[in-house]
Amino acid sequence: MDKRCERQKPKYQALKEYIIETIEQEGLKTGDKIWSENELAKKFMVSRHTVRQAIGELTNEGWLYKVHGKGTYVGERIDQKSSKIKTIGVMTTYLDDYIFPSIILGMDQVLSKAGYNLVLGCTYNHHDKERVCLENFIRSDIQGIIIEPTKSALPNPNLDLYRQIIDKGIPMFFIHGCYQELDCPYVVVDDTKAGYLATRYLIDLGHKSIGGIFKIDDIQGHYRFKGFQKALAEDGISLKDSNILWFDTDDIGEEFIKLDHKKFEVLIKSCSAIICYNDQVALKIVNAIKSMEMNIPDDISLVSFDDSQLAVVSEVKLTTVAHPQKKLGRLVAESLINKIDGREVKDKVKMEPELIVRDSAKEYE
Amino acid sequence: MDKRCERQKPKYQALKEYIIETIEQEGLKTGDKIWSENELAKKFMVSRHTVRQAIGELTNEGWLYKVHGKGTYVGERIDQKSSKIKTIGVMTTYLDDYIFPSIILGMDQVLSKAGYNLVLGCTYNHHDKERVCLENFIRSDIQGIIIEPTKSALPNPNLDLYRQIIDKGIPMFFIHGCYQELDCPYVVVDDTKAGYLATRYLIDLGHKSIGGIFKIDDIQGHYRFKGFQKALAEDGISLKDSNILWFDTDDIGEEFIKLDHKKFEVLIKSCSAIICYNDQVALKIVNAIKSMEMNIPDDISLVSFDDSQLAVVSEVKLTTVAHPQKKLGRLVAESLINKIDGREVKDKVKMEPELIVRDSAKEYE
DNA sequence: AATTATTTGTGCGTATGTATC
DNA sequence: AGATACATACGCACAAATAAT
Repeated sequence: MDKRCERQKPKYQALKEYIIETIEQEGLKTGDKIWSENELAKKFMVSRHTVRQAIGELTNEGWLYKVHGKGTYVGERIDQKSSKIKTIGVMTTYLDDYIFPSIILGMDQVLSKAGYNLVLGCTYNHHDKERVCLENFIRSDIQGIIIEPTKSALPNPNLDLYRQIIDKGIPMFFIHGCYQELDCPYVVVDDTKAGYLATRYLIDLGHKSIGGIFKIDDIQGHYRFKGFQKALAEDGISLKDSNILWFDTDDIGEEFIKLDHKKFEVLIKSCSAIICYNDQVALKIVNAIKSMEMNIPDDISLVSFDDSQLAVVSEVKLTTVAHPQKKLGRLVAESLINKIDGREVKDKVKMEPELIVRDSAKEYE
Repeated sequence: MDKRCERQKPKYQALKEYIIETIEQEGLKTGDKIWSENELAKKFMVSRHTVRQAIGELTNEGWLYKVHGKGTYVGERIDQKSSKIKTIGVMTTYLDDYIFPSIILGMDQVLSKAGYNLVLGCTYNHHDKERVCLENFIRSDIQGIIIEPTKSALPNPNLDLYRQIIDKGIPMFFIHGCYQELDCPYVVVDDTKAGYLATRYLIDLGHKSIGGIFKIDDIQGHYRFKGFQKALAEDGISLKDSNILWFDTDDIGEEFIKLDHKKFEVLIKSCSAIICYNDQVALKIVNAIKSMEMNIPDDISLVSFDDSQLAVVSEVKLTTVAHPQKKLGRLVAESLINKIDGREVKDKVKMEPELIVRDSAKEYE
């Protein structure tokens, strides 16, 4: 009975293809009626059952829809793949503080122009929160990821998830720093150079006794410290342990940083200038020094990092090493998009920091 | 032939339900074999055709898969809905500026705890960007939306998209204000009261000639102005047109606000106190007045709105009417989640503003 | 290596039910 | 009320894949 001598396609399959072709060639639109089952059966000399099988599958695939008693119609042929929104996941340590809004803004400018959505995740610099974010990203259907690492100077307990992302082939860029155990593309500021610039500036102003306050659990803190050391070493200035204060994430309160008061007082008394991990820290130091009835920059000079909004709004305008912020956000977003589209990109980018001279540091008399 | 006397379910439908029940009750797992078509047909006294229809649909729905020549098996029953990441879309006018990071932070705290992703969109207070964001949200698979309206005091050209969202049944909350043409749930600050509080405070300090700088294309500007008027009227203080300056989005530059210089000078000279639309404006006014070699609050008192970070960091600590920021973000996120989960929620919430007294306003002598 | 039984896949014919116009 | 269209249901025949004999 079956005349498919030479491994012909099944009849219903051929019919499906014919119907799809017709829809596309005739340019039939959503809601247009197609032939009835009986018409098709007669036309193709097949049974109505066969027609129903073809139409049934097309209905399931979204090409057609049927209305009982009326007929069969062309369905919404939304090209699901191409119309699907592309999404980039962005995970940072903080959201509201500081320079992050600007960085995210820069990313948004690029991503939204390129038709991407931006999914935000925030870790508050805690590993458990980081884990939740990563799990979300993995479960979501996203095209690329931008990560600002959490406690980047410490061993990371979420490397399994990062590896999973890499294995899945999802492009991922880091900013500010990268976990040493991973070999991922990144866009960072040259923090060692930034530390060097800040310190060199103070040395050139004549300061000989320079203290520093650095963050111990972020890799940026380590690099800035490294640049600080380098500049001192160049001029043969010895580095006293008591001139360095380290703090970590948990020391940051709403209004202050928990620093060992005695150590801080020693620092203040023995140094004519202090390098502060960032503008936020610098401002807290400004307040602390002010409450000790001393004055900046007359009694103590400060240089900080980031050039955030805080730096210019404050009472004492801060001399600070600028973070590119928006520019960095844009750059990393562009790099990621290029990577997604298969274009060649620089995998490791270091951006140049720049010293912005304002009022918080002056010559040592 | 058909014995469905009392509108029974179709046989294939009953069979489908039976198969699903069996899978669930027997705890059959992926890969377990079920009965053959013929077995089922005999068992239920139906034709094989009917069995095939039932199994065919279940296959399409992912319950089963078939292997030619071997049999029919239980498929991967990934509970697609529950395993899928839930997402909330958030659209604001700005990202980096000002109080928005705090608001978004508040939302993130609630949403991430409830297992939601947060998709960000930013309009830069322009309608065309707003349109793109809304289109993205509509095309994405989103469970709920939070909107800060763009140019909320002007007629909105994107109402068609908003209506589309409402028709789709996607829960949507507004913050700060809502388009008058839409009847949507919202969480706002009582801006009229905020305007009133600020003005009353100045009046109580003895000021009689009070000016105001307001934003004309955001509804918040209108409401704050309204409260301003109300307080003046209560004390029978007449309102001179020349004491009011209006600006709009396009007047905001990186470092300044374009204000008519002559009008501004008139304002400064004829008023002993000024109500500023927000802290950002206030700081620009502070700088302008400083450059005119005048002093705040000695020569002119300022009261502004929002109590942003700027208010406390600046040289002159601003007296300002506080915006709840994080709290508002949390509240609207909680409301939205409750709505999504079908719980009852307050549809229109007005939060109470609170005057924070600092140093930018003093008694009129 | 060939056969056979089982199972799903393709295809036809027929009849009746039910929604729409 | 009748024509048309899709929906449900039964029956049969043969093809093709699989597994066991």
